[in-house]
Amino acid sequence: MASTSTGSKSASSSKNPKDAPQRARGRATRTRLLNAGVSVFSRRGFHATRVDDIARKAKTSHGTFYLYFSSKEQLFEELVSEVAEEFNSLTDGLPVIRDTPEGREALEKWLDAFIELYRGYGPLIRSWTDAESPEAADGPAVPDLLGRIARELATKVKVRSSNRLDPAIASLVVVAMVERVNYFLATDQLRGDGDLVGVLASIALDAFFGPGH
Amino acid sequence: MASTSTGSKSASSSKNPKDAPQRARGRATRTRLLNAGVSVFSRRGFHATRVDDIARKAKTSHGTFYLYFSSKEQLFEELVSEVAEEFNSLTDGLPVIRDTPEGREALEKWLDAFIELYRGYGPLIRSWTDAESPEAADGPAVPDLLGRIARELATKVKVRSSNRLDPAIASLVVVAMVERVNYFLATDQLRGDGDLVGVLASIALDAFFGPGH
Amino acid sequence: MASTSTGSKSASSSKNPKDAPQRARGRATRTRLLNAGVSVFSRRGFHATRVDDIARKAKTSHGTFYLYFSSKEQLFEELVSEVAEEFNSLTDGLPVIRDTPEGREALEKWLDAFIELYRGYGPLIRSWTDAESPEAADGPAVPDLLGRIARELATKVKVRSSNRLDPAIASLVVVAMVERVNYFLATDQLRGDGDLVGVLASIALDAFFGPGH
Amino acid sequence: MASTSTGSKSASSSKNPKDAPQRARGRATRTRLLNAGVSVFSRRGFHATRVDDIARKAKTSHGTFYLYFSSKEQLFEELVSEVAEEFNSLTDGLPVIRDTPEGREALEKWLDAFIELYRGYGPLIRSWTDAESPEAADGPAVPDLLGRIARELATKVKVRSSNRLDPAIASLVVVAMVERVNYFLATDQLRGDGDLVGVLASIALDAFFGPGH
DNA sequence: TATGAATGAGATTTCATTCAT
DNA sequence: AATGAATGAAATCTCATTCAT
Repeated sequence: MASTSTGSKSASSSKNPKDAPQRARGRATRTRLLNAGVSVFSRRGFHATRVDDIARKAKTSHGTFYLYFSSKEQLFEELVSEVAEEFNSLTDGLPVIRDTPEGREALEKWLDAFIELYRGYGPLIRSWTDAESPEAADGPAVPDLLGRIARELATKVKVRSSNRLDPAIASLVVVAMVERVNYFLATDQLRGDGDLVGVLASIALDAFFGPGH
Repeated sequence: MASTSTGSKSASSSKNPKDAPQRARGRATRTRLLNAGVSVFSRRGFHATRVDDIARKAKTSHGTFYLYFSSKEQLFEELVSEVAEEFNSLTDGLPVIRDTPEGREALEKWLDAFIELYRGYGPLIRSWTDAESPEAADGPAVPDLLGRIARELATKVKVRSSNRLDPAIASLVVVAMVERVNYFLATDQLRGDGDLVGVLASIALDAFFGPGH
Repeated sequence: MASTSTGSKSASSSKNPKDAPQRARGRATRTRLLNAGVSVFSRRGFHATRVDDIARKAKTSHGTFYLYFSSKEQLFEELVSEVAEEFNSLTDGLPVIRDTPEGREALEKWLDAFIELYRGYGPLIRSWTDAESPEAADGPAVPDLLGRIARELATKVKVRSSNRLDPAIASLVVVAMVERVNYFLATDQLRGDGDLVGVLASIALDAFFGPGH
Repeated sequence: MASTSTGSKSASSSKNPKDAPQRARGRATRTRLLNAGVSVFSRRGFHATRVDDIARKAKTSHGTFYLYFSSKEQLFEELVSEVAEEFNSLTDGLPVIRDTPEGREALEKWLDAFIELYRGYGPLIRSWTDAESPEAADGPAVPDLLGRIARELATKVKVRSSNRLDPAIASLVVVAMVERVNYFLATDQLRGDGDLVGVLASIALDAFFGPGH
């Protein structure tokens, strides 16, 4: 684990945001555009999405799009930071987790909420991968959401003595697991029934606290 | 887990491949283009990569590219199936894995090789995400590499009784783990030192065979 | 010298003017827009100026602009004819100029006033150049201000015998001189100190009446 | 006179130039585009000119335009510096001018050549005015051609003692005169017959060396 | 076999103008 | 009278693909 900063690319967004709309109608339109963005980016990925797609989905014109966002990038970044906010607040609320029944319960609860949240935003988050091409200076700036969560999780887990493996690694592993499993769920390669959360929690606890939790 | 087929999209490739070059010079050029493709796709992602980038990297010209490939998609698909081939042959060679010292050793060996292979091709594989936009009929057809591997892995692991969790799920989890950990390695969020393979193997064994391996 | 008409393009204005505002508030807004127009057109030129710039500068809104002017062109034309009016009335007041001390004095006075007037409106007048693209049927109709002035000046200057050069040519030359010198003043390529007016008058008199005035 | 630099805006062009074409066909196309540029910019002005106009005039496609120029600005700047080059070399070749028959002759020759050159490029140069809007950071960088020429001219003219007016001012005046007279010629407000050059030279000599040359 | 040149469909973005409140 | 919102025509520019030598 190296960097501590939240985003993989620094702050400065490629385009400045526009003034917020002043009337209710404008605010509604802006919101429609944001929702359309979630839907279209999720379905087609960042690059394949055209401004026109978003505008059409929001039942407005592309001219209007530019009234509220200065570019596709800017809308995307706004979505991204909104989503990141939700995830971060979820994880920030996590209590300290110890190798106890309460710890197990807290972790399960968190996993449950995390999976649920991820179920909604997964496709959008996957489109980040598409958006971030390290070498293109123009693409939107996307934070490394999962890395951030893993690091936060690691601070919350209290391993007893020099018990098992580094919580930082274990956290990454757990987060990776959850993310992928969700992807497999989303692509119907995995059925969501059974006590999936329980299973994941069990593996996670094993990872954190060793076999036999 | 649903489909058993290898690719997430069916057969029909967007463009037909060209005839193989007749002379040595042609074959060399074609190879240079493939290598350039790996390098550029890995760095910039599928969409952000221009045919021109590949041609330039291969120290040849724009027009020459189309002498050997009928489209950007076609070259990409060729790379993809090459890589998939390597991964598949790795996993196909895996013996049956039981909860024994030999099983553990075999799994560790496989993990080791898998991680090594993934280290080289990870960025290219990540660019698949970018390439596959479910709704765009045009993008290249990319197989679900990890799903395929997980399914193969699941057939090889023999859980004793109704001991622990579904090997299918456990396999997915293990594969997810490895993939993400590699990404974190590639982005310097995780240091590759220590007995990382051992740690992963330990978690994997726990997942397959329960605590206390 | 050819045409005697005032404008280089004929009458038909691209858009009809709007009715004059009824109330004081409306008149004030209209004036603010006109003043804003001078300022912005001067600074950015006709084409680079957006209706929005003018509206913002006038501390009013986009829509309000169209309450008072039917187009960017119309406001511009109104400014143009206002300025032309001022210049014309200046020159129309010029008495007959002969090769006498009174003539010299009258010419100097006129030059003085002309330069002063030009100093204020120079940038706006320069933006006419930008506005008139001979082939674009849409641009605003701008009169040939300097040609008009030169022709007027020529009628006022009475050369004794077939003394020197055609007053029409000399007038053009004098007007050209003043215009450019003002531009150089505005762009700080020339310092306005010293008896600049005297110098110009001297050259002008030489041009009109020959060496030795 | 203030600045000594050649251009009114500093060096850095908005877009980088493209590589020169390598084959004869490419060079021919590039030249056709440049010529088309002169023609269209002259006729319509910088802002009113569309890339498509230039491409069409050059009997090629706008795609090809971007093969040789990265923007309208870049082509314009290339034209501008070409023209500036021609003017500068004309003026740089001017010998020292004294109040002698030889001086008069040299000045007349220069005026003659200057007028001739200006006759061809006048409309293009006038479109510079259009191009340069001081506040728009994007427009092309255009050098202050006339100011440069005036300054060069001033260095060549040797006024005897503290004879008459500052050669710097006189030069500006002379250059202004020539430029405007040419404009009037171009717009048919002035007929080019008669000894126009002689007249201008006479005025110029008066301006430099006083009445009675 | 190689490659520079040419093309045009398509995407982004601006901005004058109209609309609705 | 004022103004925020909406619109779409038009311009710029990119890039996959074809052509000609």
